[in-house]
Amino acid sequence: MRIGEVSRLTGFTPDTLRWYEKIGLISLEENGRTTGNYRTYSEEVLARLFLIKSVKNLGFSLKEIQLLLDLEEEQNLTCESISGVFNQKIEQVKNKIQALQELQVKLSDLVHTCPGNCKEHIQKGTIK
Amino acid sequence: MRIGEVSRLTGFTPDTLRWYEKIGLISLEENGRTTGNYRTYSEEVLARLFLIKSVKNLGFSLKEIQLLLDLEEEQNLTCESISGVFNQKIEQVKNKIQALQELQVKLSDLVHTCPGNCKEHIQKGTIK
DNA sequence: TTACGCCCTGGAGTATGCTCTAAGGTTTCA
DNA sequence: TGAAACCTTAGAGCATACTCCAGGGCGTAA
Repeated sequence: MRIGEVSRLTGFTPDTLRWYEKIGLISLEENGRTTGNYRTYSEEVLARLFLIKSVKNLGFSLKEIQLLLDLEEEQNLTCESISGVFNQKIEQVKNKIQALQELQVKLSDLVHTCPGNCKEHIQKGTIK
Repeated sequence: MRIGEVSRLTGFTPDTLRWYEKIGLISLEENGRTTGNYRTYSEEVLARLFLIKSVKNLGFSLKEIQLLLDLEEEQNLTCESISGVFNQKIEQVKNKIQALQELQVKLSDLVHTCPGNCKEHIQKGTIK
C-alpha cells in the first residue's frame, strides 16, 4: 500500500505520515520501499496508524502516544498499564477543567460587577 | 526606571519586556532612552504592563490583549466594550470546558470497561 | 511518447510566547 | 582604576504538530 492510499484510509496527509515516520512514531520495515523508492505500508503499520488516530482523538500528544506504543512494543500493553496511562490523562483533564472553571467564575464576576469597577481594575491591573 | 527594576516590579523578565516592545504591545516614548541607550520606563508604561499581566492571567492571548489595549488607545475602553470582549472569552472557556468534560467521560468509560475491551479497542483504533 | 498523477528529498515556514547566546557598551561602587 | 552588575543588539533556538515548497523521479494509460 502506498502513501496515498494510506492517507485516504487514515485521514492523515502524506506529509503527516512522512512526519510520523521521521519522528519515529511509525517505522517502515526493511522492505518498506518499492524499487522506485516509494514507501509501502504493511497492515501492521496501518493498524498502528489507526491506533495513533484514535488515541490522538482522546487528547494525547504524540509524545504520550509514543509511550503507549512503546508499551505495546515491549508487550506491556496490559489492562493495568493502559489504565495507568489513561488515569493519568484523566487527572490532567480534570485539572484543566477545574482551572478553566475558576477562570470562568472570575471572568463572569468581572463582567457582572463591571459598571464602575471593571475598567479601573483592568487599567490598574488589580484583578486578582 | 530601567528594565531591571520594571522586571522586578512586574515579574516579566527583561527579555519578555523587550519582546513585548518588539511586537508593539508596549512602546517607549520618544525620550525612552538614557544617554547610554538604556530603556527607561514611564509610570504609564508600567501601568500598562500591570494591565497586560492581569489580563494575561485571565487567559487572554497577547493578540487579544492587543485588541484591549487598542480600545484603550482609542478611548473606547467602556463597560460595553470590555463586557463584549470578556463575554466572548467566557464563551470560549465554556466551550473548552465542555469539550474536556466530554473527553473525560470518554476516557473514564474506557478505563471502566477496560478488561477484555480496552486493549483491543486501542489496538484496532475502534475507540469512538 | 507524452501527459498526468503520484511520489521522493531536504529544508523552510506557521503559530505562540518567549528564552538564550554572543559580543559588546554603561553604571556604580570601592 | 577596576570589578561587578547591568544593559544593548541581532539572531538563533525551543516546543508542538504539522504544512508547504522546489526541484526532481516514477508509474500508467492513451
